[in-house]
Amino acid sequence: MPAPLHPRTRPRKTPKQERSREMVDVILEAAARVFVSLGYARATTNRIAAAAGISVGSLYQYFPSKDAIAVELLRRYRESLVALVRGHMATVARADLASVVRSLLEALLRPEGIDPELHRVLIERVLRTNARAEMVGFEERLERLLADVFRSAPAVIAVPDPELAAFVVVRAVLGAVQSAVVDRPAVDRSRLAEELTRLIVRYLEP
Amino acid sequence: MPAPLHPRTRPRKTPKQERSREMVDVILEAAARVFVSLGYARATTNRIAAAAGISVGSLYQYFPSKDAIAVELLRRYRESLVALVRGHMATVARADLASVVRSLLEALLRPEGIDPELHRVLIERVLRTNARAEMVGFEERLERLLADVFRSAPAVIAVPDPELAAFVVVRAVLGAVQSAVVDRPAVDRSRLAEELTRLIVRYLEP
Amino acid sequence: MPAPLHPRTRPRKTPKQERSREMVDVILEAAARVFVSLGYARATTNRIAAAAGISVGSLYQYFPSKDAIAVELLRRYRESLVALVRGHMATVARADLASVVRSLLEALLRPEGIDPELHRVLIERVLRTNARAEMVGFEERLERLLADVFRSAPAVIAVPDPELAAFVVVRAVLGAVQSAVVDRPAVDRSRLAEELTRLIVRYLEP
Amino acid sequence: MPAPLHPRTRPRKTPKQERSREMVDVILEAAARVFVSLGYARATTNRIAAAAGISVGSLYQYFPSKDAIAVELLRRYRESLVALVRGHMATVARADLASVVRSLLEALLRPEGIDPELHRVLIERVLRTNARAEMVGFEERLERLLADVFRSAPAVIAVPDPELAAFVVVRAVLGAVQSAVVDRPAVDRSRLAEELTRLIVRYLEP
DNA sequence: AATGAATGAGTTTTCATTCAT
DNA sequence: GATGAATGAAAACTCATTCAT
Repeated sequence: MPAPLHPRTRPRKTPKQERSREMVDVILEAAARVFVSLGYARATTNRIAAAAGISVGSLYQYFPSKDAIAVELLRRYRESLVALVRGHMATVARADLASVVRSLLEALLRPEGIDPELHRVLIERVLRTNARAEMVGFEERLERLLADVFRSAPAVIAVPDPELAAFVVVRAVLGAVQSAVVDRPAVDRSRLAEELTRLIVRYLEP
Repeated sequence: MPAPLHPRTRPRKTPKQERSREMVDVILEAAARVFVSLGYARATTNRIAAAAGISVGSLYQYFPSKDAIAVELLRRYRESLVALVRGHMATVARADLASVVRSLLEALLRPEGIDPELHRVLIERVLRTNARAEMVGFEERLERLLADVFRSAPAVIAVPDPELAAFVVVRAVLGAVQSAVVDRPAVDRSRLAEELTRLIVRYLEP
Repeated sequence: MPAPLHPRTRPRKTPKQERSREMVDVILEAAARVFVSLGYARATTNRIAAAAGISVGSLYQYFPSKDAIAVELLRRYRESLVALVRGHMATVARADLASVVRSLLEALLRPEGIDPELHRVLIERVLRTNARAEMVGFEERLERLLADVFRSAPAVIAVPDPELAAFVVVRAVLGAVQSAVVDRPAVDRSRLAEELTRLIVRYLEP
Repeated sequence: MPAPLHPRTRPRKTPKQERSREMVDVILEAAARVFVSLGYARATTNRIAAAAGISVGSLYQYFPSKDAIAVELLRRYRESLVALVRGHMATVARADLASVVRSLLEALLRPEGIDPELHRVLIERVLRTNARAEMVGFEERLERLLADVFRSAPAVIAVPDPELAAFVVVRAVLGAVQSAVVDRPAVDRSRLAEELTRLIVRYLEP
C-alpha cells in the first residue's frame, strides 16, 4: 500500500475502507474524463466533483488538492503499464522473442493499454508538483526491467550495452505507441504491432 | 549631392516592418524562456512582457492573446525541425544510409535541435486552441518526407509499406530523442546517436 | 433485596442531566484550548469536537452553533471574575483597604484569575453576535459592586463621584492586569500587585 | 519610510508616487470602515474594494493580502498614538504635571485620539500574522517614553521603579480610555479626564 | 444518542485583457 | 506607439451545519 497522498483531509480513521476506496475510484474516473476533455487548466475541481456526482467538499475530503488528483491518476496509470510490461516479459524464457514482443505491443496498443491523452495532459502539470520525485522513474523502471531481460537471454539477444539498448527500446516504443494512439487512432493496430516488432527484433537479434 | 534634410540617424531600411519583426522575435524568445521555466499556466503575460523588456500593452500590440504566442512559438519550432530533417534527407542520394541517419540524429540531439521542454509545455495548450488545425501535421510532414525518401531509394531501403515505416521511424526516433534530451541530459549523445542509427538502419535495410 | 434487573453499571444519579452537564464542560474546555491556540476563525467545530473527544454531530447536540460556544465560554469566564471580585470586596469592612485591594489583585493575577487571551479571542466575535445583549454588562456589574463598596465605607474611601471612580478603577485595573498577563508574563506578580495597590489606594484615600 | 509591506504586488517602479499613496490611503480608509462595521472576518476584500470604489484587482495591486491591510492599518494607528503622547510629554518640563497629564488625556479622549473599535477588531487578527513582530512594542515604546520622563523629573515625580510605574500608567490609562470610548461613549469626557488625571498625579507625586 | 460523510455557499486571490494617458 | 493601472470573471479551497445510518 503506497504512502497516502492526501495527508491533510484524510479523516483520522479512514472510515469505511470500502466506501472510501470506491469514492476515490469514482473521483479518479471522473477526473480522468474531465482532464482529457478539457485539459488540466480548465478542469476545475467543481467540474470534477460534478462529473463524479458529488460536491466539491466531498472531493476535498478525499484529495487535498487538484494536483493530488493528477498525481494519483498518473501514478496508477504508470503502475498499470509497468505491470503490463512485467507480465509479458516474464514469458520471454519460454517463447521466442518475436512473439513476446508482438504480444506485448498488441497489449499496449489495445484501448486499455495506453491512454496517452491522459498521460500528456497530466505529465506537464505533475512534473511541476513536488510529487515529481514519486513520478520520475517510471520509464527507468521499465528500462531496468528490460535490461535485466536482455542480460539474461544472451542467446537470443545481442546488445553491446544492455542499459542503452533498454533506453532506446523503451523510449522508441513508447514514442511510437503513444503517437499512434493519439494521432492515428485509425491506424491498423495489428500491422503497426507487426512493424514495431520487426523494428525491435531486428535491433536486438545478433 | 546636397546634405540630407533629415539628418537624424535612422538605421537603413527599418520601415517599421523591420522593428516589428525584431519585437516579435524578442517577445517570442522571452516567452520561450518564461514558458519553460514556469510552465504555461504560471507564465503570465505580464511576466513575459517584463522578460522582453516591454509593457503588457506593447505585447498585445504584437500578439492578440497569450495563446497566439504559444501557437507561433510552436509553429516556428516545428518549422525549424522540418527544415533540419529536410536538409539532411536531401543528401541520402549521395551518401550511404547509415551516415545520413547518423548525422541527422546528431543534429537533432544538439541543443539547437530539439527543445522538448518547450515542446511539451506548448503542445497541450496549443492542441486545445482552435489554432489546432494549423498546428497538427508536423509529424505528418516529416513522415511524408521520409516516405518519399524511402520510395525513391529502393536499392538501399526495403520496406513493404513506406508510409507505415515512415510513421514508425519518425515516432520512434522523436520519442527516443525527446526522452534523451529531457530525462537523460547526461547521456552520451554520440553513443545514443550510434545506437539509434543501428535501430533505424537495421530496420530499413533489406 | 433481589438482584437488579439491569445490572449494567451506571454511575449513581446520572439521570442524563448529569452526563449532559459534564459533556458541556468537556466541550467548553476543549473549545477554550482550541480558541486560544488557533484564534476564533481557525478554530473549526470539527477541531473542537476532536479536542473534546467526540464527533461534530455530538457537539451540535449540546450547542446550536459555534457562536453559542463562544458566548457560553465568555459568560462563564465573566461570572467567575465577578464572583472573585465580589468575594474579596465582602471583606472590606473587616480589613484595611490596602490589604483587600492587594489580595484581590494577587488573585486576579493568578493563572486562574484572568485569561485575557481567551477573553480577547472571544470578545470581538461575541460582540457581533446577537447574544451581545446578554454579554455586555460584565464590567458594569463590577462597577456597581465597587460603587456600592465606595459608598458604604466613607471613612476610608473618599471619592466625589462613586460611579465615576468605580469606572476608573475597574477599567484601569483590568487594563493593567490583562496587559500584564498577555504581554508581560514574566513580570513579577507581587511587585505589580503592590504597585497597582498603591495606584488604587492613593486614588481612593481621602 | 518604513519597510514596504506589500512586496509581491508592488509594481517594479512605484508608478506615480502621488496617485499610489492616495490609493493606499483610500483603501485603508475604506478598510477601516468595513472592519469596524462588520468585523474582521466578514470584511471581505471584495467589500473593502467596493467601499473604496475600486475593483478587487486594484486592491491587490496595493496590498498583497487582506492581512497586509490590517497590519498597515494597525501600524498607522499606533504610530499616530505614539506621536500624540510624545508631543504632549515634550511639554512636561515647562508645565506642571497635572496640566500635562490632563491635556494628554483630553487629547486621547477626543474622537481623533483613540479608535479602540478598530484597534480591537484588528489586534487579534494581526497578532496571528507574522507581522506580529512589527506590531508588538507599541505599548513598550510608550512605556520607555514615560520612563524617561519619570527619570528626568525627579523633583515632581517620585516612583521607586520608573519602568514598572510606566507600565502601570500606560496600561491603566489605555485600559480606561479605551473602555470609555467603546462602552461609555456618553460619559462626560472632561470629568473623566479630570478623574484620570487625579489617578495618575496622586500615583506619581511624592 | 452518537457518528462523521456530505454539502455548497462564500472567501481569498490571480491574471488575461483593456484603455485612458 | 507605448505604458501600466484598472478591471472583474473565474478558480481553489474551507468549514459550519445537516442528516442518514
